[in-house]
Amino acid sequence: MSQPFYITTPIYYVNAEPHLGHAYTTIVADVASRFHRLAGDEVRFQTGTDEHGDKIAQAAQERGVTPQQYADQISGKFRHLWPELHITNDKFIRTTDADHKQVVTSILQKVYDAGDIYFAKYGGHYCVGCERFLTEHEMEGGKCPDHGTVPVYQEEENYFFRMSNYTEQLKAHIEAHPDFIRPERYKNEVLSMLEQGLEDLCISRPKTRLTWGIDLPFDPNYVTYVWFDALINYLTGLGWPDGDNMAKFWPGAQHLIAKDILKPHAIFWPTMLMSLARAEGRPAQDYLYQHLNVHGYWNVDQAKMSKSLGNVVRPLELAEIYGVEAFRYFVMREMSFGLDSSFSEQLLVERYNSDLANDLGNLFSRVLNMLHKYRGGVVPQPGPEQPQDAELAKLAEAVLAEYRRENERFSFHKALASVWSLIGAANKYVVVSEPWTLDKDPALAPRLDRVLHDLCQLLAKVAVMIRPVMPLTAEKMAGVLGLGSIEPGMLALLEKGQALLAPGSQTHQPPALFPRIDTKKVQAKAAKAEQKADTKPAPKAAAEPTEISIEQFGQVKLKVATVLTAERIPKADKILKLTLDAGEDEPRTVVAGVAQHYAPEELVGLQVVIVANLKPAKLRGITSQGMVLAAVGPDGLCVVSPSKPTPVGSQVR
RNA sequence: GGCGAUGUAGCUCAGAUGGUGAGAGCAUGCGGCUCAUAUCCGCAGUGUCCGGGGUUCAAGUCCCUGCAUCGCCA
Repeated sequence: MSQPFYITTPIYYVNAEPHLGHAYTTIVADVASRFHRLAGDEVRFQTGTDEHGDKIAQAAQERGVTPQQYADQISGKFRHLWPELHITNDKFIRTTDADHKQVVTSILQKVYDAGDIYFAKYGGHYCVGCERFLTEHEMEGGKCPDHGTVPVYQEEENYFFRMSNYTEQLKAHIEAHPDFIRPERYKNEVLSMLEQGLEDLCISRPKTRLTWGIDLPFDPNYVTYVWFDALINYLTGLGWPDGDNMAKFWPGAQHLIAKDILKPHAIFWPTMLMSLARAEGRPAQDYLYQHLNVHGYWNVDQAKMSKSLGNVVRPLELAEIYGVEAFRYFVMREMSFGLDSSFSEQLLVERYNSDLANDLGNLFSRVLNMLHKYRGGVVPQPGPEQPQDAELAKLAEAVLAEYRRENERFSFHKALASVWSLIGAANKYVVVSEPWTLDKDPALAPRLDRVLHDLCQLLAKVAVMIRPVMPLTAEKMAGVLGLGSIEPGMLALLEKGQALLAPGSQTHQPPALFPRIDTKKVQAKAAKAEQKADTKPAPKAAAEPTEISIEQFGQVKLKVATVLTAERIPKADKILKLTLDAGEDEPRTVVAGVAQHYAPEELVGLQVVIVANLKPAKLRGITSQGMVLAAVGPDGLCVVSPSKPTPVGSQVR
């Protein structure tokens, strides 16, 4: 019996709604959980929400609700999303749960009693916007680089955790357990942080500044710093200190995180655990988790996300459009665990069509259709084995081994690639065996039996192996094959070489598992939607993010032009009528609002930058073909001009 | 500024300890089959293995240097 498997996701901070990143982490944890159940291991899978801290209190205040009400609301969104993505967590924990508060309090007291927490005064530059102290290095010209404000020098007394004391011990542990943090790149990153030495960790916030948190047991004037509070959830969820789950699951604990929270999980948390172990007089090994698994980011390609529907599609909406199964498959197959990946609808559809529809779906369909056509849907008694049968069986065995190995080390993409190599081999086996030819000669019936039998067994194996990623599809396949349900531990049966299907058993007509997506239709729809979008400019442009893409910028055609003439316009005291040479056949007429800052004669001969593709507009009866760029300073306008003489018509970019 | 990672076919990436003509999947082109969701199978490619230097009988693989991208730290 192998060790029980305990996997956690981070508890998600309830200052934002669930997005792709949250969904990915949780799907990975779910796949790992399902894999271990399939392998026959006992599994506990925990996720939840982190609900304390400044930002939550503030967001609640803005909405006129209490922090608890606000946290309840957002936490609920996470809780309800997971079943929709076929997530099978055993526990959903919240840092506002009563038992969690108690555990945090109790651990703080232990660590405090053991002397690892001390009280100290320190001063620093506090930025109100950032809600934190800035280091000297962070400030630029004495100002906060993010807010441009001068931080206030404040002195504050706080409690500190003696994290620095554990630097060497942690370093030694990581060196002795190279897969403590994986993939390796993150282990190296952590080691380099340790190399530079750790400081002690401030673990409190005075209530004068923040009240939304767990009180320090040894000083009611302070609440606990969110990380110290949050990390402990991994223990709370098991019923620390002496719940049954604690003894059973903690020894096999693995955490799963995105790379942005590496430091708290790879440094704060292990040192906290070492301190706790010391406080209880136990070896650190008793408390340190087994593995920290770190994954990368999804780069969402907004340009490619807007193709099908003409508006920006949120990644999670694609799960609704193309199905949760395909969505899960895509994220697990596409991302090399640990690295960043790009996410787009196009990539999703490509994976869907080639891997799911063409390879897997079609294999399933063709095999079962032949079985029904030639053998009434009954799994035949196999005839004698031939070399190509043995070869396929051997490959299946190798794939099974690789599948387990890669899943155990969180290389899910490789595990899936391996399964698909088997699917590819099966498709080839069909072509080489030519069942349709075998069927024509009654003397070849035993051969046909063999081929169909082996293909059915192979499909059963594939169904088992894809179950962690696509549970519904796997069950659908199993049902059609007459396998019934895929039970925990079934992977172990396969590894023992046990056949899953009994000759003589009846199968059912196959449905199309993954109907092919017609990309031409999608594109046509996209083109249409884009046209529509063009004629109807987005009304909420002002509310859009302040960043634009290079493509968006490229739509603005800027050119160098020389002012040929400039004249005042009667009854208009702000604008001048200019004619410009922009390197075109005809001079352009442009109206510029610079009359209060430039005399007409100052402008003649000057080189300026114009927006060349601006929609013409009538001002005071004059059609202006573009606009002249000018800097708007506190003391008036200043026309933008190239710093050296430049040929007219030159592009500005 | 310091440290580190990455840079291989149009795209996404594999390529222990240096050694037969540099690979896979997708996309592209051509051919074959017809059981199947116009699917499957085969063939064909193209690559200054980021640039420059060096070590070696031999380097994508080691060393130095430059560039680019990214990350961590300050």
